[in-house]
Amino acid sequence: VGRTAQISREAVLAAALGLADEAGLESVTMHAVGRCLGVTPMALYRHVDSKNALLDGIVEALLTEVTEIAASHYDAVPGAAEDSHAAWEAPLVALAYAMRDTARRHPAAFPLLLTRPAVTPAARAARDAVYAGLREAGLPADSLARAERLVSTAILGFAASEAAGRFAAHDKTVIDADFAELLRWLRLALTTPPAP
Amino acid sequence: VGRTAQISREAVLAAALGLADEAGLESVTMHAVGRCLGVTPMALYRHVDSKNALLDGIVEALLTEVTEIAASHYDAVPGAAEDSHAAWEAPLVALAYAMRDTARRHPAAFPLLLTRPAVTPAARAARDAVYAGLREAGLPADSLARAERLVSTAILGFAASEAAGRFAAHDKTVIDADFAELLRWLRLALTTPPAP
DNA sequence: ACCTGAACACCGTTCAAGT
DNA sequence: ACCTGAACACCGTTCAAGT
Repeated sequence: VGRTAQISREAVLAAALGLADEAGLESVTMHAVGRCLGVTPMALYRHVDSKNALLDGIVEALLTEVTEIAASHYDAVPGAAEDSHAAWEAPLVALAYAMRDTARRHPAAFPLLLTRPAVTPAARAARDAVYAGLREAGLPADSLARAERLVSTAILGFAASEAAGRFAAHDKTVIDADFAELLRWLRLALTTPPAP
Repeated sequence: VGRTAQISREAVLAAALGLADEAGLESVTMHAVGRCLGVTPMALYRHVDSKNALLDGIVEALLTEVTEIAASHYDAVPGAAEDSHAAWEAPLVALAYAMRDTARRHPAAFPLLLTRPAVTPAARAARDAVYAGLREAGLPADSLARAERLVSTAILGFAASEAAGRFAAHDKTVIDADFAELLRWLRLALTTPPAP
């Protein structure tokens, strides 16, 4: 016994994501992913439990990409200068832009983020990044969880809509301004405590 | 020539939606829908152009349900009394609750709303309802379109997330409070003009 | 340990044919 | 006009078998 592995879990997920990028989510298929890697469909089952687990793996890859991009953009948020962001919100804005970036790089796969629970380590990392930003914003500890859910959902929903072409009737400049306005809304909500 | 129709477009869409409700979106299948109606898969092609058009039809049905529920809840918004909503926002709040209601009735199908452009008459009707609410809220005409996109996206994203089980780790009371807070955020954004 | 081959019950969609 | 039947190239997944 003992045989050198031809494919790895990462290779499988990368091939699946690439397939989604090039030909849409509906062509992410055990047969097609196998074809990409020069392997029979059944060889994939050693690395993912099922087609569903494959899609969960794609979600994992997307979340990893989001947090990586966010980290690299942390010092240089697009439009930071003219937008006069307060220092506390830099990490949140970086994460928002990273989500939108990722949505545009993987428009077909991105909506999976809204559709799947996401309890993987990568999901936790993304959530923790939002937590850190909110804490720095001065939010009381007992509103962190709720604020995280609402902020993440708002940005995710926007990015997924854009990626899926729900705003396709409008120019990119219009959508960019929409996004800036969404960030203004979130800033407003986070800095205005509930009425007594 | 001339033969009495056995099935109609509405029957096809209703069967498809029912199938999604009972067994998930992945079991909405030309073969399965045909089976539901006692007909071969090919008989469906007279009423919908393709599988994709069938899914668009489901979106149409969902949007129709949203606007119908909103209209019936318009006078009696849940929690209107203790929430002290201003009169102007009643239609918007009714629509928000209608969306969440519809998401819970059709959790598997609902995420389609975020994924498909929606340029059908039913989509226009839903959009017009939001427009009317925003106008009544006193929004200037040139911010209506943007506000409509952001409000709709926020509520849609929340409802889709809940339906898809993204908040499954939390009690219904927690999610209800999340939703109330989301409405507070939107109210805040709509009543606070951009800084000069 | 890792991959293959054959097989099964399904898909979406076409085309020609029935009534 | 509306539906059927046979057919095609695909699916996801199983099981036993090869190295």
